[in-house]
Amino acid sequence: MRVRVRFAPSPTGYLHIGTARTALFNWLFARKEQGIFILRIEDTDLERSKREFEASIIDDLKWLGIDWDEFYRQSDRLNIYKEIAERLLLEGKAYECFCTKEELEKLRGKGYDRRCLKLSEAEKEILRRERKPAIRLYVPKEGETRFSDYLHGELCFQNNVIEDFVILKSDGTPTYNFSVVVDDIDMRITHIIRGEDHISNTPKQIHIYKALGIAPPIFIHIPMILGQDKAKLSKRHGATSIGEYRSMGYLSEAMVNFLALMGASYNDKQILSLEELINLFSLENLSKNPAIFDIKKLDFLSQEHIRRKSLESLTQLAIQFLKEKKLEYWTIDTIYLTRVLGILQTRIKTLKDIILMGDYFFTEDFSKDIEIPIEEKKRLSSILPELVDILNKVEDWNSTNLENRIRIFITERALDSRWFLQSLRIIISGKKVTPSLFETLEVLGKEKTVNRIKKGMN
RNA sequence: GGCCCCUUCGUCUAGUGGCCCAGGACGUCGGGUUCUCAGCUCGAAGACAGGGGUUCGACUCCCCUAGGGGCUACCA
Repeated sequence: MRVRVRFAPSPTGYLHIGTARTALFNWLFARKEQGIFILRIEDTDLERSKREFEASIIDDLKWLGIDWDEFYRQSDRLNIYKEIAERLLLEGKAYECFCTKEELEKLRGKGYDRRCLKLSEAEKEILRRERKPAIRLYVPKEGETRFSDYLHGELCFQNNVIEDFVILKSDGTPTYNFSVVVDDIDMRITHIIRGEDHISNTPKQIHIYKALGIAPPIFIHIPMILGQDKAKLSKRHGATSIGEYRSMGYLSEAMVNFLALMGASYNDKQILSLEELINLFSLENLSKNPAIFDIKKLDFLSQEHIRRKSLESLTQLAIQFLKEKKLEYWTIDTIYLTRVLGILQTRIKTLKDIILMGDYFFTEDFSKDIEIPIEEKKRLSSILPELVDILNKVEDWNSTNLENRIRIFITERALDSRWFLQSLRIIISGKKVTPSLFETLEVLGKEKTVNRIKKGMN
């Protein structure tokens, strides 16, 4: 049987790290098994669902490189759920509930007491006139519900802890547990890979499968992603959406690699492309321990993936990123940008680092993280004019020539080379850290170099 | 509270009864290369939650305790 999996986000927010990882695992499994990957938007919560979020989730999935073979939106399928719920009602497997919010509130935590099950047909008829009923599934109080999970083995729940839960709300829309099962059956899903927080929903869903007379698929509940404090990763831990990391300049390759590494292993390999991940992915390599989000690892992976990019494609990524950051004037001279990236490539962790570490290539108004002390400035003022003359005479402006000339200059004047080179670095960049000074000067060009040194003399 | 899941270095993980006085990667710390950094390179510290069993032998199997997490809605 052909593998059919689905990723079913609800469009009530941006694509979350944990959700994205669930999508990725489903996708990797589908691609590895040459199966079908379905994207299903679970927008039955009319209050909280927004088209804007749906668009953003789709955008982020595309950015990650995740594509889908079939697409569904639950709001397009409302009549199906309604029809099936009504069938269950007719078959006596479900019943109408007329309870108000207030009545239910009093029952909180105790489980529904089936008061509406005892209603006579006449009573129901009267109630129907004043309000729409919800539909509850009849769940036996005796016995237990078992199902097996690929990662966790046999799981068993006592039926008396499962109340007669609502499957169709009074407004005619399905609840999550119901629409999921109806769709998973309808879409012939073979494997459900989802977060561990759904384990306790599963017995409820099993009861729906039973009521519908269908055998459930294989469940694979993957562990959650936690914050540093080991609580479920949430807003208070900082950035939690894929979009935020994208905007911080992380490469999608790095993000995918990072997500894949959390909760799974691939022959001890760390740096992996999408293709390699597909090849190495296996349900057997999934872990059942929750993973703590560690941005240090993401940084490392991002740096590695940047290093592996060709200069051309890195430039393209940078152009796109800089434009998004409203710095399009940095991208006008593509050749120059490429040369800058050539010396920055091994030093940046994210695309944003280009801005942080390379602003002096593009603007005279660059950030200064260090100033030269007054005392040293005086000393430099007496040395620099001569250097300017020398630099002005350099015909072939490349790092080798520059290094030769400047080193000769240092020797002749008996300068402390560390001190002098570092001073030059600060004068031309405002930074205490840059690529090799001579390469930096080469890329920066004669004009800017000389001007900045002149400026630095004052 | 009830039900359920999880427990190997700080972090992600390898390990499915002897190959493990526990391997890899990130991070950390030291050394080397060097104009600073990145890189490269050499090296170091660092874990089987605790307690009982089972077994000739437990990181691996069972039980208990502790800790962490999740669910407990006419949200998904």
